[in-house]
Amino acid sequence: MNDKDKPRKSRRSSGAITLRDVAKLAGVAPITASRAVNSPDQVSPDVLKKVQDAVQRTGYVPNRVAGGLASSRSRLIAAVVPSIVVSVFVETIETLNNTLFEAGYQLMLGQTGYSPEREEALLEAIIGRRPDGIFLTGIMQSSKGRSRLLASGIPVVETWDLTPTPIDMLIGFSHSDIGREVADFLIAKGRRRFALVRAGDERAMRRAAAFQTRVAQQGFTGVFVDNVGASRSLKSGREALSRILSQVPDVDAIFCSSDLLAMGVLTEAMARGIQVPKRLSIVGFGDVPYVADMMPALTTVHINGSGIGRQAAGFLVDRAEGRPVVEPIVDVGFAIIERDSA
Amino acid sequence: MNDKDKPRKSRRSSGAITLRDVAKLAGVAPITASRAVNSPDQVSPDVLKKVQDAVQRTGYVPNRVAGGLASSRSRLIAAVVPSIVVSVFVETIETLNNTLFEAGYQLMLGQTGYSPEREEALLEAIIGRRPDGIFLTGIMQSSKGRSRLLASGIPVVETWDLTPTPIDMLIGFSHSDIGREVADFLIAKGRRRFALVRAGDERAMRRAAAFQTRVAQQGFTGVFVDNVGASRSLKSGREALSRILSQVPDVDAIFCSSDLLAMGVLTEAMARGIQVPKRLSIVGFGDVPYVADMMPALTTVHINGSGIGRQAAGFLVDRAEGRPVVEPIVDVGFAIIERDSA
DNA sequence: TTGAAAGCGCTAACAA
DNA sequence: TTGTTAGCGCTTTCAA
Repeated sequence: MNDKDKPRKSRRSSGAITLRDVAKLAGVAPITASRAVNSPDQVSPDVLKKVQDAVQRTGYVPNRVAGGLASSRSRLIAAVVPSIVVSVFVETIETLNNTLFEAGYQLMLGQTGYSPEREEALLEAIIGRRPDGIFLTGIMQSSKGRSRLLASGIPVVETWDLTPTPIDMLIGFSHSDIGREVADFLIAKGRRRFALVRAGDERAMRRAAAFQTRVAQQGFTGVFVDNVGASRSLKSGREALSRILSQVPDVDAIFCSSDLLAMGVLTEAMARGIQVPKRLSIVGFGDVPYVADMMPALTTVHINGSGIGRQAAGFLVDRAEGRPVVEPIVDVGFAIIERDSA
Repeated sequence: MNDKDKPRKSRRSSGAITLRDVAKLAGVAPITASRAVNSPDQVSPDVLKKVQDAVQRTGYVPNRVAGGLASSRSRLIAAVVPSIVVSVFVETIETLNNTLFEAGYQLMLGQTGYSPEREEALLEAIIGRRPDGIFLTGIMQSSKGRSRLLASGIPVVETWDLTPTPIDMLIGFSHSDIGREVADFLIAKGRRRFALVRAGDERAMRRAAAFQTRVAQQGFTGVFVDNVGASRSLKSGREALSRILSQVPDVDAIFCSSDLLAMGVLTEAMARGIQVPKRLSIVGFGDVPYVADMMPALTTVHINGSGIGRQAAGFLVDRAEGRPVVEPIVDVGFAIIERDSA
């Protein structure tokens, strides 16, 4: 036994069991142990058994970061979300995460808090990790961000929106169409005096703008817009209705930029004895699970968040494993779900 | 210029800009470039500028996985959560993630879906990534899991519960105390006929058991328990109340294992014209943001989820950076928030 | 089927 | 302050 076979631990070693240790114990070369662990059918049954025994005995857990560096495949996917407390994104992330996990990938989660500066820092941190794919909530607006992403060569899927110029793949729906169709829906219900309660993000503004345009096109009075900014709580919804009522006492339809805001408006309406939907129609956005079973049940815009997550995971994994994605741009649409509140 | 200075790209290279490229452009050694990037004050202003220019010109983004391998510090923290659609955990994860990000760490998210098999697979995947720390929701029950974690040497913080034998660090509260105190609270309100609506997870069962014990101790009739299993929706809450009413028509107090279930019970009560809290008291668990502003506002058990996330992030970062955590076991307690529903 | 050699891109350790 | 050397733990490449 010569010197280099001695179990001399360099001062730098992390001390954990490595493939080397396993290989030595099994009496094979490291690369053979690697094959036994990663592609068992490339190895003789005899070797396989010896290696598996060694793994068992040592409690060896492969170091995926070393593997990732060597193979330039991290099996890591990054997701960028504005916030997970904004419940409309939660189902998407949950399904994305679960689908990825089943395919052997881990999810790295980053939140921008709707802040461009944070988004930029996040992007840098993400690219530095060399994930095999990046999931983006929304379209990357900043051109700096777009070019970084492009330069990184990492597969990207933008979601929750549509654009003629995606960075790479795209799974979304049209926010303008939603605004327009909700306006039509409410007009068809005989409503005449409209208001919007919306958060300050770009997509909510786009839905709102399309709604206003449509209402104007159809010849109705201007739409009162209440902007709650960053406070997307039920409470802001309640306060918003108070403000609206003081400005537009005869309001008879309100479209909110989220279900939670809609719940707030609904709650305040009930507190004031305003009958919903008789005197006031309320429409939400997102179709978060519980709004279907509330009383009254909320009329809202349904987005298949879970479907977006699943599909995005599929796209990203396909690309990570070298399979082309044949239709990388998909419009998943939306549906106005008519319940009791409108 | 000799051979090894030529920009010969090996067949294996990922093709991206590396520190080598930057160093060459700046006319310094790679390690000097590394220092300029990572600890700018260890380097002369002149070198710093040259390197920064080179970084700018090339669009270099450091490869953190290579860095992590070399330094055995991944700057990655893993979090294990039952599910993020279970809203009570969302705030914790959000705060954990944000706090970590500010300290320069990324979060890897894993969901067990309350399944032990998945938890085991997840643990393996996580340890393989060699994160600098692991955040666990709840106590690691499986002894196999515990020993794996212990063997990995990775700092661990268990949360949302208390145990005399934590793996490492612990930030939690007593579920038995909650069950007991809610029982006392309801008894003090003059309630006499109790029911529980609970999900099938271990912590909910512990709260329920303590509640039952206390009620029995105080000499009241047995508590009717409705187990909704894995369906934690508002709808299950509604259905639970229907079942309870058919078994215990004179029920006057219900403690639910989550706010969402409580909202369901509340909704069903309103649908049936049962006056809350006059005829029926309802108590939730979690104090999810919006329940304070509902009508009636929900009486519930407040947990400082955000605080747990922040504190856990602090512990994990301290340990990752070699700072000892002086009081690594903390009971954050809870508070019964009395609102309108009880 | 198995193995030796040579990296992946970075940083620790030591030296100048 | 800067550089040289030698890895981190794995996998690709090429050869046997």
